Amino acid sequence: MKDNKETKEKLLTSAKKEFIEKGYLSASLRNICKNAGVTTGALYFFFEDKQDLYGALVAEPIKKLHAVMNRHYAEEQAQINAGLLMETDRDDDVEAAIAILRCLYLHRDEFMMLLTKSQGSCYEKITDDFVMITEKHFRQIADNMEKCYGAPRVADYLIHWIAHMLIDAFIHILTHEVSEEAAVVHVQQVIKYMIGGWFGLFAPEMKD
Amino acid sequence: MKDNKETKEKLLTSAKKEFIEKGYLSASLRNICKNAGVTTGALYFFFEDKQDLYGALVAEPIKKLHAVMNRHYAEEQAQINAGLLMETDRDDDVEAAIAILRCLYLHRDEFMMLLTKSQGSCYEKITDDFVMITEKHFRQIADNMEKCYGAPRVADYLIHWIAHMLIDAFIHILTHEVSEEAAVVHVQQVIKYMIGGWFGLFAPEMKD
Amino acid sequence: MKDNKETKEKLLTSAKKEFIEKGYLSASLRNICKNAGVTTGALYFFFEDKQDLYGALVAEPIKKLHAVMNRHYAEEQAQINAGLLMETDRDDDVEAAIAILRCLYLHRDEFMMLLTKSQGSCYEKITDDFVMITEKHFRQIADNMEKCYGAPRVADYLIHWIAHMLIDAFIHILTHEVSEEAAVVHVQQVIKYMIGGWFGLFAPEMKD
Amino acid sequence: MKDNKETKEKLLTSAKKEFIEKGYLSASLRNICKNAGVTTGALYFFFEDKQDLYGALVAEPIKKLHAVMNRHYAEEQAQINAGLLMETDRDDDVEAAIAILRCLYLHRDEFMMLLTKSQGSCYEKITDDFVMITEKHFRQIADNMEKCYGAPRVADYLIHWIAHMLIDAFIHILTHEVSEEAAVVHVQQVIKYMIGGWFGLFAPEMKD
DNA sequence: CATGAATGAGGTTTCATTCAT
DNA sequence: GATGAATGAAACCTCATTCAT
Repeated sequence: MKDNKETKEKLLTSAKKEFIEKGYLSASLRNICKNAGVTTGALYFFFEDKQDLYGALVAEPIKKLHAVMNRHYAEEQAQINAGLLMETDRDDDVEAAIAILRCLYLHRDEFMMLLTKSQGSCYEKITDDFVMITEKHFRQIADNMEKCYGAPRVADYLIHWIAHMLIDAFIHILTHEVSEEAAVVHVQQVIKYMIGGWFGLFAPEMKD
Repeated sequence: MKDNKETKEKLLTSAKKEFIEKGYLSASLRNICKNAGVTTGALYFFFEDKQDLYGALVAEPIKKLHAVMNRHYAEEQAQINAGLLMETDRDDDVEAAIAILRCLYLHRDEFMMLLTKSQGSCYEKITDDFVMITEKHFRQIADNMEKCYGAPRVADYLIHWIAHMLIDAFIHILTHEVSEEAAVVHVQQVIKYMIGGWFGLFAPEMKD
Repeated sequence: MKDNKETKEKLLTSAKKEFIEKGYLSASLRNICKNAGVTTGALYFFFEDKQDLYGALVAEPIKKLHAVMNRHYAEEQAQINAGLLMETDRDDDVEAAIAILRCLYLHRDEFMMLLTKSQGSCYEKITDDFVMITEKHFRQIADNMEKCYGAPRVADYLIHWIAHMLIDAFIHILTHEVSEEAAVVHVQQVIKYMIGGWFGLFAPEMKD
Repeated sequence: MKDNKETKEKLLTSAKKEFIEKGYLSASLRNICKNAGVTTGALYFFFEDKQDLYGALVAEPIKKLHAVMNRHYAEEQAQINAGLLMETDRDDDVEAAIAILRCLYLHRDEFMMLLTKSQGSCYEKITDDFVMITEKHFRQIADNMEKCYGAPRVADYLIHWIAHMLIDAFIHILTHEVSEEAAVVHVQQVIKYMIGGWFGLFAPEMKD
């Protein structure tokens, strides 16, 4: 009862280390077991296979992140639908970004592993999921701006790209900044930058 | 005399296909040889090992890209040093971006391979190189704006991040847009966005 | 008190299914336990090992079949010794065959498992046992025919082979015919055929 | 050029030994390689996998046997169609049986392996093929007898069974008799027996 | 130039079995 | 009676690489 929990935990810890160091494909189950002080059979008692072991590390964090993103984006959308002023949007953006960031830092190892070392696993395209969620949200905002303020329509491609950039920004912060506090500061500037970029798209052509 | 060139070429073609499809680690030399209609020994006559084969595909493109980036950034810097007006900067940015893009599309397969499927090879951190070059350039621009126009100092971290975003934008365009013409259009908007973002950083705080 | 019996029973049922589907060697104890809704430990409480589990399924049927064969053959032999007429033999043969068949169909799953999927188990040569019993019986009959009716001696080898054929015929019926009723009909023709064959051996050469 | 042939040959020899001794499933590739004095990689240079190695041993013999059976059965059928007399049939039967037997003994190890130790391989149902070929032939003969001589129709089931018995007889001889000469003698008696059995089916009911 | 045989280590996975609880 | 964690050996197979020819 005590031992079993410890073994599984040891395996997960050892696996996390190995996956982070070597990436999904280069990680060796034999190594993971050896470093956990356990035989290979033990691993297969707790996990189906390599993918399952990897999934055991990242599935929960992914679910949480999905939840955080969906919740915040839904709330923001609700406010827009309620006709609340645009001025507040910026704060909402920051708030959402910080919430996401907190979630990322809560499982920093797992997300770094997932977002930079998952090649070969079934999660190797996970970023696309997060991009898509963000993209939908951006599309709604852009549509709203078009409808309510007569802003010009922003091309789908650009929406997609901006969403991608935001996700890339999160990944960048996560991998470059250890301190969550510092990350929160950074992300605020990122948002400022991205809002500036957004309006830059509507700016009149500079010449010709 | 004709055959030897053909063999090497066949190997490179087959290798490119395999690397793109499966990524560096999952690519199998045996497969590459089989698809090239050549034996493993032949491969080892032309190439030292797997890394070398990979390098033979990407080294030249990398060198070219380095050259393009360095040249354009140097030119732009020269203009700044010569005291030429800021107004031209935007055009320069676009020009540089297009030059880079052309280089990327000239070897599209190789760069896609390099920028998205190099995990496990010695090029897996190649993006960092390009980011660094860009970053240095941005640092210089920012320093110049600070000196000449009294603009507030932009933190190193932010400079680094913006450079990273630019590179990510290139990767994104490269992987999502097949047509070079369309890519050129996209990149111009990207630049607009990024310039907007840059100025957004200096904008007064929106609330407090 | 109820549960223990249920557990053992569930294991046996699950094991039978697995052994029939996959054969002795490919059957997996883990699978058997999982499908029985029981842990591996439980299996090892009731059974020594894989062989023992297999034996628990087939030992009893084997014993019964041995008994049926021995009894019928002994009875027939007794009649012969008592000088009863040969004419009755054929009926005796049919009777014995039907008795055997009934026994086989009483445990059809077990015998199919045993007679076609026991490779790797210690029962893989069980057919030889049944052949040997039958062979001895046939030897006695042939000897009797030789002694009493002056029939020519039938070679041991041929006796052995005919016995083998009979057993094979049983196996064939068992595996191809689900309905016991139909099987009984079949077996009678089989006997007719075999008696015909038997006499065919004594027939004069057809030409030369 | 000399070594490669030797190695492959050594592997095949070692494999044949292992397969015969342990059966397909229990045979260990490691063992096969070790006994051949070769590394596991070598095996996989010559063969795709375990099945392929097995196939390399038995495929050719199977093809030959198919050919022999089809040829002899076709010839016999041709004679029947030509309206030749039944009396010759028996000789034809014997001739065909001997041809088959010769083929079996030409690759005795392989056929023993195939017919008694192939459980788990993709050849585990190969007997059915041979039975089917024989069965079709018997069906034609029976139909002919029905048409030309007014013999009663023999049920499909019985035809199938008799074909099965013949194949079983071949297997039995092959596994029990080392000497091909002796086998040829045996098989002639087998044919006599089976012809007797065949006519036994048409015999008047013995009682009722 | 190129072949093709061969290496040997390592990969993931499955297995029957054991034993403390 | 039964659990479930853990063992450890062995399974098949793939890999990049080497080398005599």
